[in-house]
Amino acid sequence: MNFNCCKTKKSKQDLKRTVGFLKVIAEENRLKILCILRKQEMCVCEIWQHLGLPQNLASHHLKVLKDLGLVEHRKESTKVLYSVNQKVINKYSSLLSGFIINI
Amino acid sequence: MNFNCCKTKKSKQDLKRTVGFLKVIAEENRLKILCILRKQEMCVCEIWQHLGLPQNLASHHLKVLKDLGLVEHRKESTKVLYSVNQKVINKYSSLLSGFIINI
DNA sequence: GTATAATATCAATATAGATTGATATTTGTG
DNA sequence: CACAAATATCAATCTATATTGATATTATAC
Repeated sequence: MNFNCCKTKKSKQDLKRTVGFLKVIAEENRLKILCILRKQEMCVCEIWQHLGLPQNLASHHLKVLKDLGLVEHRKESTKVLYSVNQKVINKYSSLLSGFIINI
Repeated sequence: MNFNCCKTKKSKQDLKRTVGFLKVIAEENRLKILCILRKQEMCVCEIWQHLGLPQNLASHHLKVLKDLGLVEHRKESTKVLYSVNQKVINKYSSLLSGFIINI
């Protein structure tokens, strides 16, 4: 029997990276942020107002998302505009599929 | 602008259910369990021995997975054999895709 | 340079959840 | 019925992380 998912070095690493991704998106506010950023680029003040979060909390969650590369940002005067990095999301998403979807 | 992901009653509910799913699978041991159960049905003692977990911890994680319907079990004398419920996993998986995958 | 708006950071606290140790339950065997 | 094997449950503890409040930073406008 070959338990590929937790024996080889590569599969162990993939599992850890997948869990890292899941922990980041397994939070209501962060999943909401990803969801609204899919529609359009947004500055932080739009995000926290839209979600009804305190500014610093929104900022914190954005940092968590950014640290994993799920979102990116650009500055425009005093505002910071965030957007999703769909490529990275797709990469993690297919990594996840490998663990939970049957071939 | 239509932020479907967090405005309508249905989308709010979908988001919560998706986060619930993610929280359950965003744990290394549980994702491993799902992974090895994909290959074959297994009793608890095989699972905890295979993963190097204390028996009660494996039992706990199995309960978390079972409470969401991701795994099911049947009894065979003193043993309890667990297996994945791929239908439920697929259902949650496609729910998740709706939030993170672009159409 | 001062004031203001937007954002980020940091320490402290609160909360959720993983892990452990002990014990209960269930089923089969002598 | 006593005993053992397999599993589940429960309370306690530990750990990770979400949240809050206060403050720092950055860019712009006056």
